[in-house]
Amino acid sequence: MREFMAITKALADENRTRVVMFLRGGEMCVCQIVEMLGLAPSTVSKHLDILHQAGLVESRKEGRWIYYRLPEAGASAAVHGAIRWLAASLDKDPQVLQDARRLAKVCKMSKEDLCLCYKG
Amino acid sequence: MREFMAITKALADENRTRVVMFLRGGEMCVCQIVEMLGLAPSTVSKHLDILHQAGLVESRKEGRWIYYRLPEAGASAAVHGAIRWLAASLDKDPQVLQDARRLAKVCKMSKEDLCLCYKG
DNA sequence: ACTATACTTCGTTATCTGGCGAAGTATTGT
DNA sequence: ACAATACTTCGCCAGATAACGAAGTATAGT
Repeated sequence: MREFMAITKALADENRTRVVMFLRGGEMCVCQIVEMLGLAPSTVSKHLDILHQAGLVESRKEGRWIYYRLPEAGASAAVHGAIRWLAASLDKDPQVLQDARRLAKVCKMSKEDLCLCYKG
Repeated sequence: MREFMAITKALADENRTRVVMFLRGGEMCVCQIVEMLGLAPSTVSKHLDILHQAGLVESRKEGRWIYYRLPEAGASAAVHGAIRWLAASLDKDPQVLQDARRLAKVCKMSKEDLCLCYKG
């Protein structure tokens, strides 16, 4: 029950739900997520921590960057069920579609351009 | 997205999630739910309102009693997906199993005995 | 060694949420 | 008409949560 409530609480925030939807397209570094959400890096970091604690995302460090991704097959049934439910329910959501368009642009930006998001 | 967030927020509370699990066994009146949760009637009423607004429960009035139940086939895919996910994830949860045992007892109690729960 | 970059942690603040009891509404029984 | 029952609405309070900026950590480049 505790694990399940961690998942529902993690998903009970629109920004965190959007992040999970972002990551269906593959891993992203934090500054890309910051750019997408338009929130302060510290805020985004906290959101990612909550998602991580719930098991909804995994992370990997590479140099100065930390990449977040959806969990591999090893994760719990509750987590996978949540992600499936999310994807099925929000597939055609206007906000999600708009995010997907912007995400395509953000992924094309070079890291040099992108990580100026801290100034933006 | 708004509808989806209403569902996740409704499920982001353990007591509300338990109510959804209760109702898999069939409709219940408010005083039965009050008895099961051990919370003040006003609190339970608020929880039921949140579940109702999210589309996770429907209600029916019969005399002085109001019965709550899970939604019929007509409800949205997001709602049905949520209930399926919930049921699959919590099926063997200790808290849920314990609730199921107590629920069987509560359902056997006559209304006369039960609705004294307001005094309890 | 020093600076810059990427990210996290900490401290603060405003808002949201869950809980209660008291008061209100609706229905039933006398 | 009146009292009792079942439930909801309202007003309040304590604790949780999301946001920020400032300070801290770690890695890369010069």
